[in-house]
Amino acid sequence: MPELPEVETIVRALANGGREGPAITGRIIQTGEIYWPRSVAAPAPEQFLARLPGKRIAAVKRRAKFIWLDLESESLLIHLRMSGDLRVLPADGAAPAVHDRLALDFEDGQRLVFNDPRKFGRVWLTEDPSSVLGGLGPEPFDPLLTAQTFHAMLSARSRQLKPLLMDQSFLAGLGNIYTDEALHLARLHPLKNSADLSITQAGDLLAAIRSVLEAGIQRNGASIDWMYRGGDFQNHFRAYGRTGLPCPVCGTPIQRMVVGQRGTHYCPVCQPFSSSALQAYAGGK
DNA sequence: CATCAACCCTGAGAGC
DNA sequence: TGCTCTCAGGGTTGAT
Repeated sequence: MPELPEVETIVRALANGGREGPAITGRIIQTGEIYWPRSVAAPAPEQFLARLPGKRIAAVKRRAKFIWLDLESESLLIHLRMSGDLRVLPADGAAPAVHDRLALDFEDGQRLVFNDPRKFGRVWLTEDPSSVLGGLGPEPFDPLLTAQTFHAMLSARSRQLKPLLMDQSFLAGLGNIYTDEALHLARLHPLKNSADLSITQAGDLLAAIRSVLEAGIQRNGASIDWMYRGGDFQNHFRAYGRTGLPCPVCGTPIQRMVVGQRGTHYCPVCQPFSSSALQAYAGGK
């Protein structure tokens, strides 16, 4: 499931080319094909297809978990959600593969294919990217984010850390996996109230977020369920998906609980939480 | 504002 | 072997 590191890995491959395929920067779109109309969020499929021909891909960028194709006069924004992937293939005239939802054919005979088994992914074509991206919080690597400003952000809310960190309007780019990893590295319990963090803890959390994201990017992301560019970060998880396995720090079995409708993995020793508060949480559900 | 549940989907894994 | 059932999960929407 692509989060910031997986999306960054795909964006770099599309921008620069690599083992997985050639770069698409500079290519000119000849036509588009839609195989699953609901994958196109906006505009309506007919307008979407009508506006593509002749557009040049000036740049491939990332904002949060969005892939951003800069078409000069407008932008093509792609969110992979759970199972989406993008591939550059030769346009050999073959029928679309299973789960192909959208394709762009370039003038030079290459094509960009959007494949998405679970159909959660969405694509927007818009002259105003902020209409889609405007509600996003800051990038985790934004240099304006400091321990002080992050602490102020956390203090301004009063929410459980885990769902708050996954809230894209609060901070943009973390998903379930990297949130669990960051909280474990920062030694903070997923249920801890955001307003209760000290400046030191906020700084530690910000550093942990950046650390796990950097590690993920360095390893080309994690490959869970689907293979993403050979990423192998899944072999280096500290907590995520390790229920019952020893905590890499203290050896205590990792526990799993549901927080904000998401499976959440943590070490009960390294990430302490008052037992009374935990019981209140369990009783209140 | 915070929390919660339902929804959109399919493939994988468990149980029988 | 093959069927049915459950679950996972990002983000949106609506209710409390």
